[in-house]
Amino acid sequence: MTNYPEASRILVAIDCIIFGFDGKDIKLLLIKRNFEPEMGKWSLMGGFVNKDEDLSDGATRILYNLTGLKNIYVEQLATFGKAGRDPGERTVSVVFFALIKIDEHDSEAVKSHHAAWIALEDRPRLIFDHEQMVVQAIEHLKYNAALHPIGFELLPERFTIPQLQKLYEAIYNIPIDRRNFSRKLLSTGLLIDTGDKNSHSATKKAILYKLDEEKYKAKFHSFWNFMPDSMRRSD
Amino acid sequence: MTNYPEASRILVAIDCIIFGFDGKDIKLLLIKRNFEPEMGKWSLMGGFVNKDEDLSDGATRILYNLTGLKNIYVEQLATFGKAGRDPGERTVSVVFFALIKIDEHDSEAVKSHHAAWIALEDRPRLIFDHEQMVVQAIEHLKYNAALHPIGFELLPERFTIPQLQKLYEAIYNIPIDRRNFSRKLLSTGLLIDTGDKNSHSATKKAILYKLDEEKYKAKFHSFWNFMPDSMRRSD
DNA sequence: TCAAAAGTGTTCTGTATACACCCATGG
DNA sequence: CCATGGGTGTATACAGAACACTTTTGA
Repeated sequence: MTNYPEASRILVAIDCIIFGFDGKDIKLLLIKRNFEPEMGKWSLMGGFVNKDEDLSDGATRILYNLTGLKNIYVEQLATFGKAGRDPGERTVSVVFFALIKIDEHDSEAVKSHHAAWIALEDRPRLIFDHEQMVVQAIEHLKYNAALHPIGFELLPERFTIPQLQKLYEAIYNIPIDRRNFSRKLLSTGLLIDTGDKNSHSATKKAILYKLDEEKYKAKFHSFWNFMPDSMRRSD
Repeated sequence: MTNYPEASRILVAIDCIIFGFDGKDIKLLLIKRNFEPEMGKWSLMGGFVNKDEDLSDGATRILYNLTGLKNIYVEQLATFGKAGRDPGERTVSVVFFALIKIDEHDSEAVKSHHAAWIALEDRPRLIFDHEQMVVQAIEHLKYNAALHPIGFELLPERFTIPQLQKLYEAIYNIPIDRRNFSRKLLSTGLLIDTGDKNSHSATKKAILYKLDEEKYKAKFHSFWNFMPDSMRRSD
């Protein structure tokens, strides 16, 4: 055992960027603080790291408290550590990036935390440097959804290709050609036809697919560009 | 001003993964510790965050101390925060990823820190979770060098295309076709012919290029794959 | 003058794109 | 029966991969 007596100890917080998709807009799960500091203002969901708690466990704990969900797609995004970012006391915040299936969340838990789903464009002013965190998370989403099949994490277990297309159109704010999108998706081999079709449609019902979990895991890291094409598919 | 009296304060460290390229191998700058804890063992260069010091400033400071360089390519890689990762005391480490031009570093400073450039394959056992950090950094290098033109950061100001090719072959451990690589590189428009040629060559001398800084900055974030090609070139 | 490395060119093939057509559904 | 949205097909352009040839250099 060694001690580091001269070094300074700092508060370590965790903040979570939680994305959802309601079929039309990308949304963020934000809380209206009913506690100090900055009571009454909007912020990301967060908390301090417990003594003897792994960072990733802290993120899981905080996400579970707010959403009631355990198996969430979570990545560490970045750590924000400007000296004056929290005016109260020096605090370093490790920010986690989460994608959830919006229909599965526990709306009671959300309500009790004074949280709300808010479309990206409608997001309010946030405390501290939380806006910067959100901006970086949106960049991350755009970047990674183009390279890895993470979009599925925002959709229900069973989904249609048109749903997936609307998701990508929302992420990138561009129109996508229906037919090419469909072919590209199917060519990945990641989709399994469930045999069922979408009910609740005023027109032709779309095929419900589910993700091929095996291939999803195997292919997760398989999109490249600059290097020889052999790299894209391998790994 | 608000205080968070009940929350626990934690030591926050910074560790730096420093990559270099000697024309043949990708190397890491590691230190043989002549201080406690873990004296005599190999580790990454690091240190604690100073009170009132931004995280990124801390990284810059540590990198400057070891290399004597100020304008280094640095990115935040990730934060390692398992509860028991440092047996001495709970410590969270923010890891930075740095690429340097190996010929420009201050070898005196390196010597005085008992540091050494070690090829990736020859790296020794490292303390704590530093090996994990290195593995993640190598992944990051492979991933990002394929998508963004960061390879240049590892080469001298003026470099030849064959040099660049050797770098990529070292990163990916694969042979690359000379002719296709050259055309692909030149087609990016990022290279400027300096007019000079490589001396010290037993055969035909290669053209020395330098980076077009303007275009480099403008195009840095411009490689995509999954989305429509319009996204690849824009942004 | 020759081996080794650097530079330039050509062909082929796969993938992305743009666009046309047909099918199912409920009002 | 028709407007709307979903599924399938085809021609074209472009970029990557494979491979041949020429040029330069110093020993």
